[in-house]
Amino acid sequence: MYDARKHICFNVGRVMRRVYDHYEKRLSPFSLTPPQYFVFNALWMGDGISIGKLGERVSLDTSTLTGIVDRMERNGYVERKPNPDDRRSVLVFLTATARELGPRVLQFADELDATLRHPFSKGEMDTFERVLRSLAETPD
Amino acid sequence: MYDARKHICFNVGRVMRRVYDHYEKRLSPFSLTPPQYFVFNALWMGDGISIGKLGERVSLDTSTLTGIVDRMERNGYVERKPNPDDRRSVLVFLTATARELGPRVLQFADELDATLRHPFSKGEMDTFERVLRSLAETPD
DNA sequence: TACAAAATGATTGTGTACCAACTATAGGAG
DNA sequence: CTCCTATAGTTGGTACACAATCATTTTGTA
Repeated sequence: MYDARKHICFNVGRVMRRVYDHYEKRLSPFSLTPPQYFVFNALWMGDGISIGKLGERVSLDTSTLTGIVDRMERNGYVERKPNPDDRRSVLVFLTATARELGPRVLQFADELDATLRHPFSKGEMDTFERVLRSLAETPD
Repeated sequence: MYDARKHICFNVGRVMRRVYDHYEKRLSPFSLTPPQYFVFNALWMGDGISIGKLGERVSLDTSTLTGIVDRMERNGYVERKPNPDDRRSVLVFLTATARELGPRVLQFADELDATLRHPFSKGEMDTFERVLRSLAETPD
């Protein structure tokens, strides 16, 4: 009776930590954590965007991104530049180093994802992702 | 090309945050966060256990639990007592307050879980949970 | 029994995450 | 043009989460 370990909440949390850990260990040679890799990828799709816009792309709060962008800036992957059209805002760019490293990192991460998917059939994955997408819209 | 938003890792993270937030808002009248509720439930199944044992039950590191147990102790839900058989270890107990509150909290949380499951069919949930369980065993 | 090896829990450091509050700037109403 | 509100980003506070490290105790073994 009353077993929280059966809850979706508990299991999604547990899996998130395990999968993040899996990525973290394998991305560490690139000095990227999972959230930092998400930001890297988002900027690869188009950089020179504001922190707010970046937050929309990676589903994170701007206050969380301040720290992540700080650390990525310290590691030489991104740069903040003032927005000439709006002095409140900063634009985030990938550095030359990041551009050079990009294809290798992004390819490697795609392979990590493929490895995670490998044990499952297409049908299983479709269902899994449909439920996941739907849960992502859980109301406040 | 290279869209991390399609990765399992990204989506599990996003959903975990959304679902935790959902629980957090609704458990706040009880002054319990989601991880604290997991600990509460684990102790309800049998208290007077060590931090390490508690960690096994909720799949969390002892260093994480130190903080969680600290906060729950501050809120009067748990108590640390020395283990008479092993002076290295402390045993964690639910307080009388927690015992009195227990059924209401645990019943309420079970309803939160039922609400999350409600939109999906039994087949979808079975597949979803099978994949989740399997991902929880992702190797280091 | 003496002592090394293993187990346990606490501590420290790094990195998310979010909310609320704050600062600075921008944009709109009158 | 000026006040009023909205927006962008940072800061401070709280709470995870785990690795690495340390101190202490217990246990295994010679």
